[in-house]
Amino acid sequence: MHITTENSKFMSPVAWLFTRFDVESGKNFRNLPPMTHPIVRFAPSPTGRLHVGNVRTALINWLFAKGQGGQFILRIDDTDLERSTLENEEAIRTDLTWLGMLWDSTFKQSDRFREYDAAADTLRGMGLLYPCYETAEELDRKRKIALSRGRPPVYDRAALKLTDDERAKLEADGVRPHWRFRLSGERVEWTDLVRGPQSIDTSSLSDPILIREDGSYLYTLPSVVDDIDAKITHVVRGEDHVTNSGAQIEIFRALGGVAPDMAHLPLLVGADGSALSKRLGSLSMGELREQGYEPMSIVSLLPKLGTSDNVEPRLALMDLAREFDFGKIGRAPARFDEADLKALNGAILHALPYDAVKDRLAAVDARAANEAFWLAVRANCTLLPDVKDWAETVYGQVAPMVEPEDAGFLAEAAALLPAGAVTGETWSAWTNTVKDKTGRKGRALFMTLRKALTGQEHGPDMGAILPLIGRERMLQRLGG
RNA sequence: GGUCCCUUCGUCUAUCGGUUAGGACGUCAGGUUUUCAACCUGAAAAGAGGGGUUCGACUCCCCUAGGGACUGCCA
Repeated sequence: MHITTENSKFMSPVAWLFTRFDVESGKNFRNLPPMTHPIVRFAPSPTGRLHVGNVRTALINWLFAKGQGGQFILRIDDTDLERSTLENEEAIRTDLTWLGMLWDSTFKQSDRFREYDAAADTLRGMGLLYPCYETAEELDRKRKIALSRGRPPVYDRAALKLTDDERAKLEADGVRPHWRFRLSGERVEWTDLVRGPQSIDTSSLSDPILIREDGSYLYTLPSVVDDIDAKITHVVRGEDHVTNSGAQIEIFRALGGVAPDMAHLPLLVGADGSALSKRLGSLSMGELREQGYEPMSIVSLLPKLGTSDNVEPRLALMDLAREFDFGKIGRAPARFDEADLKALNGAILHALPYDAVKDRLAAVDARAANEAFWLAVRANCTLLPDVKDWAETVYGQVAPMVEPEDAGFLAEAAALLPAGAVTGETWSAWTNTVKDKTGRKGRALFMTLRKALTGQEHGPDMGAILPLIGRERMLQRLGG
């Protein structure tokens, strides 16, 4: 009993150090004076459209950099020439622009192969990049065998044991090598801006392949070379990259650079808690735009997921930038639910002034492009294209909802419609008169009229839309 | 198989051993609109399970369960 007591007292401070350090550092970061001009990069590969997961990462990069007066660089990771397309690249730029994330500079990795070649030569010169001749199938088989024996599937470095003669023979036989970076086998440590102290044991990792058999680069080396050349100060990416960071930090050091600060964000999961697939199956910006979502609702939601900030409508990216802090990001997977996005979109729409939507309104439906109409119906819209339905309700043909027993009442109401122009006052003046003359009141009065006049049980304030509907259409609808 | 991370209202989270466990979204109710929606107010709603340590544990330790990531000639 004494021993356990002693033990726990001894363990406690150590445990505290490890489990609390991230929290502590989060607080420290919060209290640190603004760092001077961070330079960050968002590096999508143009093998598909941007989706919510990507965009969240982009946003967090952007908000962090801009909140500190820094720079946001857009880097197109198109080293995989097979799967990269110009069309996707264009779509990425369109999406970012649509969301308001303008970049300070941009470049493509496919324009920088000379730099990567130079870096590869440097590493070869240091003996840190070595040729391997196994086929992909061979490696796959080795991995499976290791796994089935309960061994970690780590590359055995067989190629390192090859003699010069053996290599020469393989080359003579026309076997082209792929090239691996030789890991140190030591632990790589860094303090992650969201995860706290990190330690990766590189001896438990396979030496990463940097150059494919066909001579093309995998993303690992180009990414490091670019980060050094672009003077990136902070690498902010998904936590699916933490082990990569172990290897990449060693490459940074080998190339004479200092590794940037790292921040690895918890990944997004779907509403049901399942993983949002990396490239497929998750919502693309293209889809969201087509559905009519406001960029500001996407931008207001995504960077707040998994943080301690409440999700609220924001009108400008810079407002979000001022609120951003790595210390607010939790470490559990963040949940993305389209229903939340929809609700937020509605809230943003409800407060949007006419000038902000004028042009888009006209694009959706020419009849919707007038201020009185927008102010009357916006509270009933979740997505902007909803105005199309309301325009139809107000200006188009509607099928009045009339119960047979109400026909007489509606005819009477029609006869009582005040003379002159239909104004904002008409609805209350008219319904008062109808109430006095017919004795109907409450729901029986108002809902009956609403259903006849709009063909629906729900809708915008009647007083506001009546002038838009106008006398002629009103009489027509009341007459059945 | 191994390594790493996570688990508080339905959801996102606050809580640095002592709190009526707080907020926001959603839900529900009331108010307002002499109707619905919008809007306003209010309410319900939580520490995965089991062991420790401690006068006291959501908080520290261990185990179990569950979830996520990585372990690619993808990024």
